[in-house]
Amino acid sequence: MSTKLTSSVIEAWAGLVRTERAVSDRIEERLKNAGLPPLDWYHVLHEVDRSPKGMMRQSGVQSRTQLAQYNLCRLVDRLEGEGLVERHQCQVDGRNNVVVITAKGRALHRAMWPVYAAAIEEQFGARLSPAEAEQLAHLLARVAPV
Amino acid sequence: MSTKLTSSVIEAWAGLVRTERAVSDRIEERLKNAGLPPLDWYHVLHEVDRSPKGMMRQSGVQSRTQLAQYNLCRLVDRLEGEGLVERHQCQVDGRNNVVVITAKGRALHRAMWPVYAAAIEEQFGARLSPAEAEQLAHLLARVAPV
DNA sequence: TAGACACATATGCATCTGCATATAATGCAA
DNA sequence: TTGCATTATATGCAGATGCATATGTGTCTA
Repeated sequence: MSTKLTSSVIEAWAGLVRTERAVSDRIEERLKNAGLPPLDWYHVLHEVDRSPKGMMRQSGVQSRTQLAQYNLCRLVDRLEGEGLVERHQCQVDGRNNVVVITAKGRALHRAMWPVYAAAIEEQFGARLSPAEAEQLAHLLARVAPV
Repeated sequence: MSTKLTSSVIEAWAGLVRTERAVSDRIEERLKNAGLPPLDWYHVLHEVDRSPKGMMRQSGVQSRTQLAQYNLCRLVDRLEGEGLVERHQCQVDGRNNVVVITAKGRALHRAMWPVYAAAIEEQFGARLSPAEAEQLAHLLARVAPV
């Protein structure tokens, strides 16, 4: 079982989980209070909106958002139901869906960002100096599994 | 709306979310492959087991684990159903439940740790030098909302 | 001591998630 | 071309979660 697991690693991991949950919860709360949908909706809209022509293969959205396949599938169902995106079958490879953002989707994306941004700053950024933020970003970029 | 939100803060936040999700997912996978229950079960057992006499008020478990009240309530239902903990009404204040770990609960707690520990090391610790782990633990301790 | 409030826990219901598997299009080998 | 593995997406069902609110207990105050 030879664990080389040190206490700093355990503390770092525990801190990571705790911070992510606490900050995420508060961000979700802000969104809800502003009458906006959950963060996952934002992340999907964000990926599609920022990609060329506002369209992206569904599998691409999946790998960018790290959502489970069946989970993203049903989230796109909901977004489609709200008229925020459209699903088109890919001409080149009939297996793929292309998710296309609508004007309404772009509008929601734009409306969510200020609330999201303010919540990140308030719950997270404000607790870090610029140097610390950079250090943290750098460390996490190194540790993130590809 | 004056956001002072810098791009390092955004990167740090995105990295935090990505890392937490990816590593958690892989840890859950290891537990499942080992025929063990999800991480939340571990965290509850851990808090109760390590507290004096292996008992803790349910509200205490809640604040330690950061689980939602109704969520913890039903998780304790499940743990109780599996004979891993017992619920007793508190003698002093009838509103409180006291969650008491059973021998079976302790055994499961002990059985889960090696798998959990190995997964943390493999998915997380191994990607960090000792100095980086310490730095990360320190940064996250500062940023974690109380 | 009655009434109002606060606190800890529980629960009905709708929604969401995870799992296994289905459907459907593609590619590749014989 | 047929047959089989591969890739992308969807879905039935069981279980978990979020929300609002219920239940039961304690505390404080007039």
